[in-house]
Amino acid sequence: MNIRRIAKLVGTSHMTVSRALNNSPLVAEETRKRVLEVAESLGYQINAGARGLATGLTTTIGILYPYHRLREVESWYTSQLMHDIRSALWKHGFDSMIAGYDTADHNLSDITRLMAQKKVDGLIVIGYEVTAEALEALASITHRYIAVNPPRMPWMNAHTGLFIDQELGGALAAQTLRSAGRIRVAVALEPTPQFETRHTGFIREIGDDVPVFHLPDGTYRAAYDLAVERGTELTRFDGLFVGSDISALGVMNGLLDRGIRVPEEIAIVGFDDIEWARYARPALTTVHQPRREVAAAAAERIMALVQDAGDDPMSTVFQPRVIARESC
Amino acid sequence: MNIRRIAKLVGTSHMTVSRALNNSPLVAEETRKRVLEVAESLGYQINAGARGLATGLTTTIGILYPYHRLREVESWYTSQLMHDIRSALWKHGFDSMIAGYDTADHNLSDITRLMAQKKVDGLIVIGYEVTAEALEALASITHRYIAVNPPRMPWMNAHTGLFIDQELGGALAAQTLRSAGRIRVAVALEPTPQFETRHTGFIREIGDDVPVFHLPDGTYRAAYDLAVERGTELTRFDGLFVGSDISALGVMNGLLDRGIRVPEEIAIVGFDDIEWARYARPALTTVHQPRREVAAAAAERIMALVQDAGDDPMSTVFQPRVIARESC
DNA sequence: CTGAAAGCGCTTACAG
DNA sequence: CTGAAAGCGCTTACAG
Repeated sequence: MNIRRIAKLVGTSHMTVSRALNNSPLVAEETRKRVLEVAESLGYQINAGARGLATGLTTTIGILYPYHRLREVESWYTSQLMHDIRSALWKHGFDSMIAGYDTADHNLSDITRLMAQKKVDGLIVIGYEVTAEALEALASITHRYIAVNPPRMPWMNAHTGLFIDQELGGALAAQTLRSAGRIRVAVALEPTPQFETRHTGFIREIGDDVPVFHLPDGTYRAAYDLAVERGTELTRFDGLFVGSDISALGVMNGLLDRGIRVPEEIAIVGFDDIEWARYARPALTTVHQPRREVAAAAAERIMALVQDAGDDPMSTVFQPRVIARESC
Repeated sequence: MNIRRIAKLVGTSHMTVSRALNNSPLVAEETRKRVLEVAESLGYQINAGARGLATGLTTTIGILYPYHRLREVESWYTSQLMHDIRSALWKHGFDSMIAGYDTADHNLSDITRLMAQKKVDGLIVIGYEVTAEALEALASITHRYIAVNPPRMPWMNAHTGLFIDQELGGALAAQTLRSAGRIRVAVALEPTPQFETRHTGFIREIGDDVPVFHLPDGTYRAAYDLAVERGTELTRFDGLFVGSDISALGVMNGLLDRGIRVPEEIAIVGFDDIEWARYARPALTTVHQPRREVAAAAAERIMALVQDAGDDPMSTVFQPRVIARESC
């Protein structure tokens, strides 16, 4: 089924059909009506590849998230954020193509491929793992991309980014522990730059003589094991900032299973505000990242770039905020 | 950048370039080498739309999940399943396009659109909400689709499906409660057909005089509220089967917050085995749905269909199993 | 308001 | 082993 067949049935040319289908004003009202009727009755759908070849546009946006060596497990927060972005794009009439990227091996084809192959009109790159060289590679072939939650580095000035103020988040966590009267505090962090930034904010607020517990990775399991194995050590502190909710919940359960009470003996503050933070017992006090707002802004920004409106690099910073629950 | 430009640089025709790029044996080894060098140095990537227009193939698979009116919230189980399928497809070299579908309004364009527009080579339709008319509409335009976890209805014989035995799952839940010595049992269910099937298996095993608590929807909140509001009523029972983990965790927390002990006063069995079932306190005993296996099978099955191997409708049934933890 | 021509960047089929 | 022709299904640009 194609526009030539419809043209034949209606008794016009395929060009007129194309115009009618695209709501061009250059079609007689009656012609348009007949074309639409026939197209409808045949269940006609445009061939996206052909339209894309002619126009250069595909009506789909790529969403890239950090994966493979960067993170063994898809983060729950990222997963929810992607879902929100997908919904937002869908409201704009765009499909979403989702793929993982990995900047750990300096192979940048993950990042550029979907654009270079013209599979998508624009790209939303999610994650703190994005690098200067990755975005430069992207910039060399298109301006239709944005980074969501990238690191706040000088090189990001050359790109459009939607930031969440990670450092402020860390500082808020520190304030929360202090307001709860916690004096002897420590932090537990995963070994990635994003957590360094949260840590920086934390010690900026509370001083840099804060002991650090290093989590081997971002899994619940690793955090749980840490708490179980080093529980006694942890009880020397009365407050703990854990760099992500999933780890915070692991630590909390580990402590609980060792009979250490939260928050009575040790208060815990997490980061992200994933759905499960609220369902845990005690419910987790955490730093909320405004993912709905970020998702909506990401969709709108990429739409603007696809429509060639305002392609100057532009930064937007979102503020995290504390959600006080039971763990601190 | 296109193959004509590469051809000019190499001093050959674009056809030879095309062949070299596609590993055709009909190219002199030296010619191929030069083509590949030049392509590499220019960072050439094929135009997917053009290739798709010529071959009819896009190297992308669509994944459809139930959304909109069908489910207000993307289910955590479905979300993880999609992630697993995406990973499996990626290993086969395919991109994934993700979209929601809604069969509640009998508008089937959600289901057929991606295939009809030739945006994807094949479609994986996830969910118990899929209908006979939806799959028939799909079948009328392609045979490259499979349904994952559809209802086990006679009409599914006409389609390829990957099933999880929901009824068996319900029966296993009943057995688990009985083995734990629970006599006065009840069930709490969401108002969707999938839960009816689980219910059917449950009462087949344990008798049909089992009271039903109706959850208004599939959210944690609704389940939590039910437990809080009708906690006294619930304590008349010593065992409860809740149709999904998210609801089970809601009920459990609601009971806990009312001071009702789980499993001492009332044992709880959930369904799905989402990640958080294990992290809850008490950890949730639940019916595990083998999503990794299902995801791998889905990817392999759709690959076979895309390669036109074995296009006869075919059913595969996966068995759920009980994961005994603390709540029962 | 309508249509014939040319082109988007590939591949298939055929001729050499 | 190589290349010219034709075509995939659209749209843009131009002529009427």
